[in-house]
Amino acid sequence: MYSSELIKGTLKTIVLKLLSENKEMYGYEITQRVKELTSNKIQITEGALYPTLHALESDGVVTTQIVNIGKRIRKYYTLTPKGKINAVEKVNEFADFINTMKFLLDIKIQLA
Amino acid sequence: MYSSELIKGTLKTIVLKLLSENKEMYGYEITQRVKELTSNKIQITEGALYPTLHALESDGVVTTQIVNIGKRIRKYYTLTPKGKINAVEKVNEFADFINTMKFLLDIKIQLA
DNA sequence: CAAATATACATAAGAATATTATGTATATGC
DNA sequence: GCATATACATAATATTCTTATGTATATTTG
Repeated sequence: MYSSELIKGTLKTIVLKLLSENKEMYGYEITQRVKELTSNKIQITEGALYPTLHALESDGVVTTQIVNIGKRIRKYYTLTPKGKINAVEKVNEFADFINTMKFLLDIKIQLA
Repeated sequence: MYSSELIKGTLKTIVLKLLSENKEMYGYEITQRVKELTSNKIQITEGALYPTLHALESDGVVTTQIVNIGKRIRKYYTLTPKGKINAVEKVNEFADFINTMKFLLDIKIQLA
């Protein structure tokens, strides 16, 4: 687990990237996928995720579809065309940021 | 210039790294050095930097020394032993974080 | 089969960190 | 002389996250 301040500002980028690869995902699924993919190093809390998803929706970046699973509900999120563009931009910006920070912090590139 | 959310949480790491390389720096100098080193991509605002420096001081991570330059003052910051350890830890943590994010966002390593 | 854990949504209070604005003052370049 | 640069600082506001709380169903395990 990283110190919480590190992860700040990366949540939207992570969510958009996952949605750009999966077409539709629901909130809880996103938290679990990130946990899995990062070997528990990044754990998205629900208190952070749900408000972010709601903001993405009101910004027209994602649309939602509610599905009944037995007696429970799931809210699936899908990128809009605007969201797809946004996802690429965010990831590119982050990649650029990483390079800038690597240079600034004199971090060696890790091969293999 | 990156979107402001991206830079959040990296300020302390940047300051500690610069101080670990320069022995002593003053606030304004830090803002200019970062601007220079990142070709204007990261611009630390004074409203963010000064409170952070004060926090580092009250945490025992840095000590200060006020120097008169003509009629103006400069406040030089120096890492304490604790601060030196902290700087290494912060940079290492960020390096690890970068690798995790590269994997998560499927960002290719940029050689050269 | 009861209890604990996992799934699944949501919001609210509070903390942390940054932005923007403002304030003060000296120094330098045109 | 005026604009810009140097150099500190704080306050109001905004943003984003943590932690806590709430509701409810489903599954696993002792």
